[in-house]
Amino acid sequence: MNKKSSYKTRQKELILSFLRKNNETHVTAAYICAYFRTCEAPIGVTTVYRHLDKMVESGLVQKIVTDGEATCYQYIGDEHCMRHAHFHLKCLSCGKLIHMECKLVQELAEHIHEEHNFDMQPLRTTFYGTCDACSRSSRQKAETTATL
Amino acid sequence: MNKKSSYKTRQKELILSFLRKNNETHVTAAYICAYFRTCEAPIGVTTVYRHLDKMVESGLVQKIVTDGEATCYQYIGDEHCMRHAHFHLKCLSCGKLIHMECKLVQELAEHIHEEHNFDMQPLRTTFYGTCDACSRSSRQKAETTATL
DNA sequence: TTGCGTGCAAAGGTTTTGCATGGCA
DNA sequence: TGCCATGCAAAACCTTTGCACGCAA
Repeated sequence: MNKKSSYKTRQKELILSFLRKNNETHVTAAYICAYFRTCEAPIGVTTVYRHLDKMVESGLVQKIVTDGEATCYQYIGDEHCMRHAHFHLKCLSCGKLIHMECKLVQELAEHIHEEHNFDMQPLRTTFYGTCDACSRSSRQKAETTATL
Repeated sequence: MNKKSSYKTRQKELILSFLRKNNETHVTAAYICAYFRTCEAPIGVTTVYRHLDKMVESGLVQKIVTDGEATCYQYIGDEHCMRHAHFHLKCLSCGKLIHMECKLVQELAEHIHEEHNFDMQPLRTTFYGTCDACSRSSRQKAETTATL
């Protein structure tokens, strides 16, 4: 199927099992690297990046590019994860990354596909905005300022 | 209003007018810098970044973080732009950035705000997926492979 | 044995920081 | 005059590339 017959190597197995185990979170390449440096046999950053790229391309892993920090990766490979598909909300104020389940997102994707001829992949998309906590605090600050 | 009384400087004016003039496109910091190096008095990269940051924070400019290339910026300041508010679709295959106008996006934002307590800002969000051309060509490729 | 996989070192590119100088109000 | 703005140089990061060696099949 693939043009390159991929070998089964220790590094590949380790990275994949690590991502699977942490499919609730998103991790950076550096984080994966650091983990194996501490706990088990080390894996080079280069190798980590190379495997992540392949996994993203094969649809096993989601690449999350956000503002202000290193690219994150998250396992979305098997059906269990897909059923509980969640989307990412990133707060521009505090930087927090929030997970959200929402039917409407899928609906939007279908609409865009039909009306705008673009096959949007919600899992690969990060929605930017302001989280509840930050909205409140900035509203409070505004009120305080106005009162002065 | 602001804690820092910002001065009116040549660089600031130039950057802002450049962004306004190019509000149909998204540009990188390096691009802005290069433009003024060629055409007019040069502006340091540092300065460009600093002003862009401020403009983003004040809501005048949109920051577009995409996968694989430098961060882009786009003027969204005045009402004209807001009325023609468009969203960004980024093709993961060919890298093309597409502009789209869509009511549904605003509706989604409102839904997320009400149901998920998150103030999503569609203008700051880039939707990832596959463009029409790439979808076609990959479908074709798949068929060819299947026939072999 | 063949050729992909690995990882070090180095390069490449973007963005930020420190610091001395310049310029607005 | 007081501060903010500027921009050079350098640092800080993240990610990719070149290349020699290792290892799976």
